[in-house]
Formats: sequence, C-alpha cells, structure tokens
Amino acid sequence: MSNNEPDQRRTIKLPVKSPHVEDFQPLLASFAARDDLNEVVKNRVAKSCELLDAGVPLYPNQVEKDTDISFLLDTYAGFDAEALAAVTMEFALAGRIVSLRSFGKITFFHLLDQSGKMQVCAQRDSMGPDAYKIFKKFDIGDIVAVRGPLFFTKTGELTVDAKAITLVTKSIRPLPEKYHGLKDVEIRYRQRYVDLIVTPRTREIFQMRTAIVREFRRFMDARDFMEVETPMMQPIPGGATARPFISHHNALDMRLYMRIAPELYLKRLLVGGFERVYEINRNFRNEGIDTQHNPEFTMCEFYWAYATFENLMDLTEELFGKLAKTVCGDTKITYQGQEIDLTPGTWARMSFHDSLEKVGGLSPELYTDYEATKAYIKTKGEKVVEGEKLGKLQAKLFDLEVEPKLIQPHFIHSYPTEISPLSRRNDERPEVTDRFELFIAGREMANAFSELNDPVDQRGRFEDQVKEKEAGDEEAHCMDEDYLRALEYGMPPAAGEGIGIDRLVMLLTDSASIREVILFPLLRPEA
RNA sequence: GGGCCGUUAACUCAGUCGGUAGAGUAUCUGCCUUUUAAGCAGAGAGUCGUUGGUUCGAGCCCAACACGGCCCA
Repeated sequence: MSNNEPDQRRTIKLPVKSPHVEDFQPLLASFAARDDLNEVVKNRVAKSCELLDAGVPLYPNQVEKDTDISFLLDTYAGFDAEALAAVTMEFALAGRIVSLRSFGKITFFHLLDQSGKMQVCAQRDSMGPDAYKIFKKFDIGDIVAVRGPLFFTKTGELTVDAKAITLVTKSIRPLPEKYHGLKDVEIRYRQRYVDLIVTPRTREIFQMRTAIVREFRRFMDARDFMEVETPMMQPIPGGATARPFISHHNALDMRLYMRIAPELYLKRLLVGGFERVYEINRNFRNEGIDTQHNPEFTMCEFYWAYATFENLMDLTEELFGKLAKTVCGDTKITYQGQEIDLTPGTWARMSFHDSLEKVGGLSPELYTDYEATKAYIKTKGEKVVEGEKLGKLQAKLFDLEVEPKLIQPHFIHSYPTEISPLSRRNDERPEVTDRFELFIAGREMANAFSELNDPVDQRGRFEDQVKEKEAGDEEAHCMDEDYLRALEYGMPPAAGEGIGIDRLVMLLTDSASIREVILFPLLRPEA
C-alpha cells in the first residue's frame, strides 16, 4: 500500500461551476489516462453538468418517436406549400444532430435517423425561451427527440418546426469534420460506429449487404432449399484446402478447429435425406489479410440432390441476375470502372484447359509438360514446392495468366481431379471433374461441382490428400472417417456450390476492398 | 515475408533550405429569426506515431520499432 500517485486524485477542472462536476471525474480521468482529453470533451462535459443542473436528464429512457424521417420526406417533400400548410399535425421523430447552424434566436440543424436525414428549425418563439435556452446547450452528435409540424423553408426544404426538442442521449466526443468527413481508413474500420454516423456511403453499403443476403435467402427459399446450421467448431476441419484456426474445449479436453467450410456436414444432410439445403454463415481461414481476404468471411453453400453442376451454372446466372437487379436496379453493373454484364444466359462457359489456351495464351505443349510448366511458373516469380503435382502447377498457371483476365462472368469447368478432392469425376474423362469455378472482375466468386458420392473413390482421394499433407502441404485435406461412413450409407447424386458473400457484396457495391463490406474487419490491436 | 507510401490540434490537411507549430472545420465569447460547407469579429486548443541517433539546434536528416494503406510473394 505505497506509491500512491497523488496526481491521479487531482480534480480535472471544467469551465463551469456545478455540483455535478464531481460525478464526471472518473470519466474525465479515463479520457486523461488514454491521453484523449481535449477542450471539446471538457466543454461537452461542462454542458452536461449545466443540463443536469437545469434538471435535464442526459440519458432518459422514454422517447416519443412516431415516424421515420424517410416517411416524412417520401410523403410530404412533393407537396406544394399550400397543401403542406393544410397538414397541421405534429410529428415526433428522433435521431442524431449531425449539423447545426445558429442565428441567435433561430437555429437550423439536420437530424439523422436510420432512414434518412431531415432539417429541423428550432425557433425561440416557437419553442418558448426556456426550452430554447436548454436546446442551445445541445451539440452536434447529441441524440434528440423532436416534435412539431412541417413547413418549407425559403429554399424549399421540408423542415420540422420544432415545438419541443428533448435530449435523448448526450454525446461527449466530437464527430469528424462536416465537409470532408472521416477519411482515415484506420479510424473508419476501428471505429465503425463513427464511420456509420458520418459516411452515408458506408451506411448504404451495409444496407445493400443486408438486402443482398435477404434476397439470396428469398431466392433459395423460393426453390425449396432448406436453411440449416452446421458446426462452426469442428474436430476435423474439412471441405476446403486451407489452414484452420485451432481452439480447445476445456470440459472435453479436446482440440477443435474453427471451420474452413461447412461442406462435409451439409453433404451428411444429403445422406440423411434432406434434398436441398443451404447455409449462410462464417468460415475461418488462418491465412493472410489483404483487400480480398479477411480471416473470417461469409459463404453461402448449398447442395441440391439429383442435380448436376450444369444445373448450378443456370441457377447461378439466375441468382446473380436477380441480385443485381434487386440491389443495383440493372443486370449491367460497373465495378471499379469496368462494365460488367450479369444478364443471365450470356455468361461464358469454358473448360479449364481451354481457358489456359484461349485466355492465358498458353500452349498445350507447355501446360501438359510438368517441367515446362514448373519452369514457366518460376520465371513469373511464383514459388514451386517440391513434389507438387501437375494439376496444382496448372492451377498456379491459371491464377497467373487466366484469372485476372476474366472480367465478364466466366464459368471455368472441368478442373483437374488432383486439385478437386471432393468432386465427382467426369464420366468420359476421369482425370477431370464435373466442377466449375465462377470468375467475375478477375476474381473467384463461386466454386461448385457435382459431388463425389462413391465412398471408394472418396477414400482414395482422402488418402492422396493425407500423403500431400505428410509431404508438407499444410492446406491438404484430413481423413474424415465419419464422412466416409456417411457416404457408405449412400448419398444421392447431387451438386453443390459455395458463393463468397463478401466478394459478391464487393462486386455489387463497387467496393475495392473486402474491409469496406465487413462491418468490423480484423485489425491488429491499437498501439 | 519483401518493396513503396502515410502517421502534425477532435476532424481534413499545409509546413519551404534543419532555426520558437500553421490553416479550414469543430470548440469557446460576442452579434445575428429562413440557414444548409450560413456569415462577421475575437479567443483557446499540439507528447509533430514511439524510441534512439546526428546536430549548437530536428516536425523536417539517419536507424529501429508500432499501426495503417497500396503493390508483390
């Protein structure tokens, strides 16, 4: 009990005399401890004290709110002045003050609620001098409730003539600058709440994201797909080639992995007799972070019994067309300055080998020759791991020379069997699978295939993967005996697909970075 | 993992050749009842990311580190 620092008990002074100053000392001390205490904060706390002195609660519970701003704008903005004057009824709205223009006895401000932004006019003679005096202590950032009738200002803006303004929530921290807004992307991601307040485009992107997911569900539901939830913590991570996050269950003293894909569980449901299932949920992959990868990301995977990968191509075109139409209003969209036509029925379909040749400009003599392919990849600065099979090298060739060029929608199908351990072999050409990946804007948007339901073939593929894992490929699949047991009971022929929701949202919102479409992207801890 | 760029007031940004830290917004004071990036007059506000180094003297030059961005792997 020594070394008490006397400075910590020192009172932080405020530009106000009030018995409430004492109440705010812990708050002020926490600001000071974070080196965050500035003049604006002190002024706002001082105003808080003055409001309390006047008997105004800072965080009241009951709020009168009977309408949304968008409703008022949609309904009345088109009225002429005479018609509006006949609307004498008062409306009660609530939201955040996002701008203030004061002229002394009259003040204009904009109120932001979830639905939109609207001007309010606070006049001393309309509210009464006492209420107006209290109102003058409110700041940009405060949440208030407003009641009053509507009118048009001289410039024709639909405005609420406030009869009463009630403080709902006092804001202690200042918002970013009104004109330039919040530009610092680090703060935008770390303090997304601030970004959402001050950046209309951010609000719009996440509203669009919600609309996309909602429409996606509607689309699947309308086709009798059943939404299910399967484990996100799995004893054996499977269904994709990726490194997992590792966790531990204490009571069972058991290692668990955050799932890298739901695939193997969803296919167990096909065995169980559910013929059309889908899941929209998070996957976790322990990999690097860049403009297209976040460690946790959202996928929709769906499985359709008695269908083939060709049915999925049609379904996918229809789905994307529908989503673009719903969210962007058109099946032709612009992504990062490029026109992209998502109109169903127009998408290119090309085999993997053809794409190497026709899009990548690579000769079959090259990409079917192991040494030549390896040498080519090395000249491009890509690493080649010893013992990698030709299929894997071809996939690297594809990534280098083909993928970036696939701007318009392309289904690339017939992937090498070696790199498709869960896909059904093609009946005529067993060295390739009935699989496609969808590329738009130079990026993989979906991965789909007719499912491998032969337990003997699947066991062999797993064994090959295990060999690769033992040879050092950390992304290779694990053996999953329970999954094989399920296949041994019999899984109907089926087609399954995974669509990356984040990338889809990026495409439809014209976002360059995945962090723009994830509310709270993973960042290193603040310094 | 590598390269390049950034980090200065709450926010957006200047900061010349190394010589006592600047603007706009926001805040505070005064005036102002139709503004909307309101206006006018005045005031206050800074650990120049961190730690070292060079120097008589560092926001600026050098090194390391932290966080972020872009590109490459």
